[in-house]
Amino acid sequence: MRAKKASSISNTVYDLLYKNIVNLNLPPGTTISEKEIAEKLNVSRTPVREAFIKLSQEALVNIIPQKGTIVSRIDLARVQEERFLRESLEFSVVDLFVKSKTDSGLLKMNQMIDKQKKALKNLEILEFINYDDEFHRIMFEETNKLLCYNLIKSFSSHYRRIRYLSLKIENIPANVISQHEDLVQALKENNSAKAQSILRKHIQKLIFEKEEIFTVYPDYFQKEEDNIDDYTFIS
Amino acid sequence: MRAKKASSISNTVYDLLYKNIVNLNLPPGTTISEKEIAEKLNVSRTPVREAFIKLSQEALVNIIPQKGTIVSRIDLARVQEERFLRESLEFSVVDLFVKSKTDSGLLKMNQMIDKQKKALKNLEILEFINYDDEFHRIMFEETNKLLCYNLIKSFSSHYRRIRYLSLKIENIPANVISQHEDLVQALKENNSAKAQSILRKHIQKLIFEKEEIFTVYPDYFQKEEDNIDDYTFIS
DNA sequence: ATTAACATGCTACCATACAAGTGTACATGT
DNA sequence: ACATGTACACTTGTATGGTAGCATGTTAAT
Repeated sequence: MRAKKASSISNTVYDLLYKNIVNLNLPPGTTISEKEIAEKLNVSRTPVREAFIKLSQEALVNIIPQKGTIVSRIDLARVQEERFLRESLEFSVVDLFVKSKTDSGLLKMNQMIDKQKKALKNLEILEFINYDDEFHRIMFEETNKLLCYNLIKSFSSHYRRIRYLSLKIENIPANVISQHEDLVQALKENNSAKAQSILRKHIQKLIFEKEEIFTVYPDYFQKEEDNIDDYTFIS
Repeated sequence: MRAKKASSISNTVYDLLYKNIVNLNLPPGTTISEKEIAEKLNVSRTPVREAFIKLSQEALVNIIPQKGTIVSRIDLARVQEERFLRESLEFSVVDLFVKSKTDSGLLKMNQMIDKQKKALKNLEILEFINYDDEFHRIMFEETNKLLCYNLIKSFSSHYRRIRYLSLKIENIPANVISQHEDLVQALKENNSAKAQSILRKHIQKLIFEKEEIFTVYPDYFQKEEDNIDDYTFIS
């Protein structure tokens, strides 16, 4: 939230590409090249290349040496793991939170719910997702686990894209917000078990809808068989 | 374990630096520079720079623009979060593992315990730690959560260094191995609660010894006050 | 003696040039 | 018609030169 110093070109390029990928403005499978982006942004190849490397470490692009770079297709197995990570950490954080919760923390969460309601009214998908993230972030902040929150964020690139697709295909589900309200209520009651069960439903929700998405955007997803790692060469 | 194709120079440099940092061969606080490393390895600055960037994303080095790059000092707050992540994920994985465990999985774990015993006998700290990691890795592998395991590994740089220090200062604690044996036993009995309680002790163990380490290697650790982020300028 | 201005040497950052691998289109030979 | 080789247009990987910012030490001024 602080006014960031005008960062390096490398970071600027990274931010731009990151946003365009998770917003599906650059759809999975799109080929991009260092030269192409560099010319489009009037910078040299070096910072673009460094941005590519960062993106590849978050599995947002696949760099194939001497061949090209493509926006990664969504890997459903990976989505499961990303969701698993998020669920595991949120469970633990909820436990901590009910032990050390403050009124200001709960207040912030309620404020974020309000913002999210506005986004829902205006049908702003991106804002909606961002406020959703912010809502969950509060619990990590209050329990001094912000590094873990950032880890989740950087390890949720595939999960995030599927969330975006899901919201785009159907209308935004209002029950996400009621789930948040239920969660806050459970936290108020120090009922960590109830909070965890709400979280589980909340996080797993989108998974059940994935089949429909898969038929509408088939080429956004990675075929299971092309696992690049196991060649079977002559031994 | 597969014979890797001779990777890029960039990756080679990264691997070399990574090993030297987590082994404390390059102690926390050491200043390194692109040029220095490049000349020492007879490569150009570009791949070295790319290696630096990767290392900085794992918080193993701090790159200060226009000034220099130093091997990061161990941040105890970060260690806590790294431990928190590991504990959270291992708890969840244990739950999965007892539901879908196979005999071959348990067998592998026992074999790893044997290897670790040998390392203990020969006082090989590095091997000991590596086998320890491999032991835990098995549960992730069997439950199809290898991405999460790799995530832990790349997010445990500070924790790993403190582990290494701890083992170096005192003799290797034999009870680590008995804890592993107890864990396997609990898994055999499908007693996930018991397994989790063993894991908690196991992972938290080294934390209690940190005070001693702190006095022996004071300059390996980050002072709490120099948090660069909060200047209090004129408002 | 203290302090401000400046020169110097260091750094990471970026631009550019070159090298090396990959796939495709096209020509060539059979 | 078909297989084969070959030049070429792409890609990422690496090397190198130049630039701007920071820290330090020296000098000059007060």
